Amino acid sequence: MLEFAVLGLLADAPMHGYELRKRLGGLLGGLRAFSYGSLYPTLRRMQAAGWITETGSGVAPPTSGLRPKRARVVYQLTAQGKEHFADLLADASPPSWADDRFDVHLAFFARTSAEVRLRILQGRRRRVADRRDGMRASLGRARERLDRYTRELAEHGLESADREVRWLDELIAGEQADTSSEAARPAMGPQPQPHHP
Amino acid sequence: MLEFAVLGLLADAPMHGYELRKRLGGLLGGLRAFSYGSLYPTLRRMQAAGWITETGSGVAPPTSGLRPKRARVVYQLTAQGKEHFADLLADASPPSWADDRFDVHLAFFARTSAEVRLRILQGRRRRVADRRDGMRASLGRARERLDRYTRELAEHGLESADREVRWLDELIAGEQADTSSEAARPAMGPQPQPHHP
DNA sequence: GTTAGCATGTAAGGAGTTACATGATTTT
DNA sequence: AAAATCATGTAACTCCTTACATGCTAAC
Repeated sequence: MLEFAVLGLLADAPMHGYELRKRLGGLLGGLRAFSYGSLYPTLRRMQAAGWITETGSGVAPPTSGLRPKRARVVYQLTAQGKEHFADLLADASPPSWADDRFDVHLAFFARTSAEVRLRILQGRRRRVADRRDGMRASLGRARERLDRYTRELAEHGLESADREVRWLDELIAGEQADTSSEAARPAMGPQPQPHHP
Repeated sequence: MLEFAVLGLLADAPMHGYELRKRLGGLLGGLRAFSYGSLYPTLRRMQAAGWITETGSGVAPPTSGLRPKRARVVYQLTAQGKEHFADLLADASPPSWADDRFDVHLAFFARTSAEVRLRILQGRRRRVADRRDGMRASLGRARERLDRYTRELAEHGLESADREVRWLDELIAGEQADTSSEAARPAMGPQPQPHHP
């Protein structure tokens, strides 16, 4: 998780730890901020694994000509690191459909092949739809026995799952529209998602 | 988390581990299923802490008069356990607003005091609204620079947060309606939530 | 010159998972 | 008698957090 995200950020540009943490927390749009207590050890492990190296070429410690005892450490991807990142990007196996993993995958979708994108979206859709169906079923069975709060919780959960499925359907439709125009399939618009009802 | 949920389930009725796991996963309406690898050690810890005891009074191992070597172990709350559960129910401090904790709290809201319910809902609302505002701000700043997928992720996250806030507002309004009718406040309907804009 | 923010790190521990191992009971 | 499901448990591990400790740089 953290590793994957770090690889993706360093694939854009070399960076030091503090900067990585800020980007993880803030902009990426939904990814949470990891603590330094997990970030720095992770950077160590990744360096030991040969995926990243320290580099002197980063931005120098601002102003002051003096070399500080403890300068910031800028990391960049190695060739192996790039390869490993590419492998992770190409992975469309069930673990990529898990909540956290999926978000990271999506954040790096621009660098993911169209084929893998589609498979991840479909896998994710299946998973969320299954959960939704399970929720719907158990709500249907138990609705009367549930107190107001438990029912509210269950209904809100169900609705969220439902919304996510519809959102995924839109993304999938978008992918298929792109693919069919790229692959020049004669005259087929975006096909409707085969709902397994 | 697990401890809290187990206490709540055992407060209803004595149960053995397998049963606990089923209830956690299925019905409760949004709570996830924990693995046995965490459930059984947790039961041990709780027993050592004096919150639960094994009991012979549970349902006997079905059919067969013979005492099996390895019978199922039915647990029930001790007096200390009940007290501890009550303490947890009454806790409305920030940690209760975290995603997982909040769900468990809500599932046991029927046994929570009206005052604590309101404080937890308001705390949760503040937390989610803050996250939403942060998302909205960084989306506003960066929307143009974001690729399609990152933007979709961010927008879906924002919308989910927004929906949760509105849901919480409804729950809060419901609480206040109850309170004001119970406390017989002269003629005030459910007051609108003081949006901190 | 002190506070705030930038920057890096370690140690201990929390809260769970997976994989494995075993055995009892019920159903087919 | 085989397969499914009920039932309990352990060992090793993953992944992250909190709390602490340190020091540099910029701003007030």
